[in-house]
Amino acid sequence: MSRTEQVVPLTATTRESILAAAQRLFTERGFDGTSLRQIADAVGTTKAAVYYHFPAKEHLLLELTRPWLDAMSALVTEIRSSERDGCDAESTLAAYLDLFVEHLPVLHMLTGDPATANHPDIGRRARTLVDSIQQRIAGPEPSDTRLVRAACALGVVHSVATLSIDLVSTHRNAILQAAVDALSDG
Amino acid sequence: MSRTEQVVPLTATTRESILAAAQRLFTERGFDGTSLRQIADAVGTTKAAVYYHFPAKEHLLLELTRPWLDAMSALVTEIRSSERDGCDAESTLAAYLDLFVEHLPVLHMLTGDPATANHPDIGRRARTLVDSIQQRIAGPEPSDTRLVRAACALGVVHSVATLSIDLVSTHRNAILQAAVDALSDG
DNA sequence: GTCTATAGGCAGATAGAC
DNA sequence: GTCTATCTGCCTATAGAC
Repeated sequence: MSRTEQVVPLTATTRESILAAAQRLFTERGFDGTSLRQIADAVGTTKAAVYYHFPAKEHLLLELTRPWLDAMSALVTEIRSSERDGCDAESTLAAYLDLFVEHLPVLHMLTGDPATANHPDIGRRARTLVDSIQQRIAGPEPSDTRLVRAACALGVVHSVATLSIDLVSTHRNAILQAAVDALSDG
Repeated sequence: MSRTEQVVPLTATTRESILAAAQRLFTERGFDGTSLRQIADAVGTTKAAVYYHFPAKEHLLLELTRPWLDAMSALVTEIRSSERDGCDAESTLAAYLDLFVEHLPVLHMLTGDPATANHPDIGRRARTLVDSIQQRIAGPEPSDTRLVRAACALGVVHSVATLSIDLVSTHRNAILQAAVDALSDG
């Protein structure tokens, strides 16, 4: 995080290897379904070594999800600061889609895990942030119809989790268009 | 299942209470995150009593998901039997949406649990069935664009999981329209 | 049909050597 | 910074009384 921001080091540190293994295993088996033993084995180390780098299993999850949650917070803050016009639902949808695509691996891990969904600093926080975005997209004092359409539009965005990153990248505009269409009418 | 098909008995049996509690807890905490102890306590009985009715924890999940999986199988079979025309994507989408709405509680339980996603008789089977439906919607030999649109259309359908049953019921046609629009172009 | 009691295992976490 | 060894507790599942 300090000076080698987005750069992947040539030699991954033990700490980074642990995080990478944890993300992969949490995605495959869920948080509860993954033991520290499995993470340690995947890295080729021991449970105690994991505990040297992280004070608890939970902190692996917090560390993995923080970048995405912080990006979501920034987006919501930005949305709120430019709250005068109510007609830029499309740009909000675009920003949300791009943020979703950028953090796809983390989201893939989260979307399928009730163990994280009820965690106050992860699932609860995420739902609050997504709700803020949904409200912004639906607009002020939305009708039921408008609420349903906003949910459909987010449903389109979330569907990228089922597609390959390649397909999402090359068809980003088509997906955004589908989301915008879902928000408008037929 | 036999003659009291959809009827809820006035006095729920212990077995039915166990299934109901399991569904609620699995939804809230996931399969791995729910212990038999918690299920037994919720019903007001003991772990051993649960084991009298079900041979293993896994069977609670199998029993809960079988109605939906069987309904999905029936839909896929029906789709395949009328395979000549490739232009009824809309009716397939409608059937899928209605099936999704009908089994919403079970789906709400499943969509958030990696423990079930990798179960061969549940998650794997479900993915196979959803894939069949997605292929049917995309049509024969689909382009990448068409594949992405089919995924977006299913994304709209799946978004009903985030809405109340009331809202979904009253706006079913609007949701279907949004799904159809996502499948077509903007 | 439902209970008590318990087996047997593995989880998360800690202490302290090196 | 990483190890071995171990603690404590809860888990699924079983055996057998009632």
